[in-house]
Amino acid sequence: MASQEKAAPLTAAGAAERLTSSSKGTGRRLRGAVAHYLGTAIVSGRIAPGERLTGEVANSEALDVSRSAYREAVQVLTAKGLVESRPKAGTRVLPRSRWNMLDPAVLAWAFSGEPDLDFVRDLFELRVVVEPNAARLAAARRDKADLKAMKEALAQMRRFTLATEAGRAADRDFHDALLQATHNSALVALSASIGAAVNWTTQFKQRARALPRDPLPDHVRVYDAIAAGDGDAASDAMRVLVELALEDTRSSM
Amino acid sequence: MASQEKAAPLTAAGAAERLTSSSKGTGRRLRGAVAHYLGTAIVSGRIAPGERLTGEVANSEALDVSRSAYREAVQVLTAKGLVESRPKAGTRVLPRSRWNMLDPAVLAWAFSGEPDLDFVRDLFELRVVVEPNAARLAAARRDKADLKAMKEALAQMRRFTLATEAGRAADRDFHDALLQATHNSALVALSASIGAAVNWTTQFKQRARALPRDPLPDHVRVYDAIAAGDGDAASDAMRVLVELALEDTRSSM
DNA sequence: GCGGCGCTATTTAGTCCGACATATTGGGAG
DNA sequence: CTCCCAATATGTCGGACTAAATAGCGCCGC
Repeated sequence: MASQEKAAPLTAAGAAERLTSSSKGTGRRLRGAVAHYLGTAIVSGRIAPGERLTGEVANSEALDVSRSAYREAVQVLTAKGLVESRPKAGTRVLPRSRWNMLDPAVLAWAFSGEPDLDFVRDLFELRVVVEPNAARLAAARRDKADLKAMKEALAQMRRFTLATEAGRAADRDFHDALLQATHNSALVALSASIGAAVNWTTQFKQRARALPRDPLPDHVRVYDAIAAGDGDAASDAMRVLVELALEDTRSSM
Repeated sequence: MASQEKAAPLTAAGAAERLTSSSKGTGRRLRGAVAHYLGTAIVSGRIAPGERLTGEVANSEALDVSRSAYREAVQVLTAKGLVESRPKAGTRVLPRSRWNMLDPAVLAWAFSGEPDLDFVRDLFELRVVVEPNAARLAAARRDKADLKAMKEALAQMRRFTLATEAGRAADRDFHDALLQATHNSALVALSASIGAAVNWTTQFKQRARALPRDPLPDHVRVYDAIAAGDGDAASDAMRVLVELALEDTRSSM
């Protein structure tokens, strides 16, 4: 990435433009843009852990936003464990171990630039751990509504492929519905993170080249096992699915 | 200042006192207290999902804090997925499925009142899914530093029992060191959540009655297996540990 | 007269500004 | 070496103004 330009304390010049350009779309607020800017700067490593970022007054002026908006953005980062600020000491970046990596926003920031291969591997490892067991639970607890949601997601995946955004959304919906079917709130919470991971990695697979393998049969196998209430089969099918997905992703990066 | 008392919504009366009492200790900032107050109110269900909470001006006056501080607190809640706010529409509580339940702060709020039995069960289910596999990974990847950290944590657990805060901290340190030993950043991120769960549930076990069973041997078994590099044994030992812990917790609630 | 449609009016969050309070740190006085 | 003071950066405050989204009103068409 462009690690060259570091001129002013955090790119005073192009800062405003960068913010506006990434926040223009109806929806994102100003502080959201600032949070995104700072968040990506930290997650990408442009501001290293332990480092102190510029004072509020100076930095908010540099970004051309009010101190209030800037502070609210920093609060968001604080809430996600990226930074910690104390009077006089300033605001400093916390060690990576304190970051809430599972937070959807943090994941989005992590994937907004060049994705860290090791981190992708870690995410898939988490999926390998969680999703097969989730499938097992889902096979035992799913109700009609759960099955319906999963079935519809599969239909959408079939209609649009993973090449389209709608298809990827359906993929996410499938995994989300599966996690929902466990009726476990902790796993459902993980769903947001895993869904994000699925989405970003799939996108990279697509970006790299046409998908060599059709992922649909794998999904169908998982669905059938869950519908049949066969926990072991569901777990196995899901493990195969995730491992194949990892393989595809790895070969395309 | 507050020379007049306002009959505001959201418990205007005891609000200020509650804030001060819970924020007095040197460290917690004012907005942190507000966030804690609102967070517990939401997580505990006092403000139901879909409900609109009082406007910023009114509510900040009721809590006797500036609008800035109040807003920064709301930003924290927004960052954790508890609420969403739009102009004119107001700030409304999001459905539970959108909450970042794994966020340490949210977990703390969830356990600050009466713990939801179902949620505790869900957390243990997550532990059963994650920790045995983590132990397996740790057995394969741990280095000397990891083993040292785990060993020290065990020593601390032996010195102080789980009846003391120091002992519980050691327990958390052990699980944390184990997750660290996987060298998987996603699992490390889960460590904070799992650690919180371990902590709170242990505390409840203690509160209920003297612990009938000594948890140390279980931990030692896990450590030995990891030190030996035996993944299967580590996984099995950890599963036993978590399941026994669940049993203890359940019987004491 | 009735129904739908667009415009304005209002409400509420979002942003901005400038001042003061508080806490921490680092250096200087005793 | 200790203690206190002052410099500094975050924290809190209050009020003003902007922007966005809803709801209600009035206009237009049927």
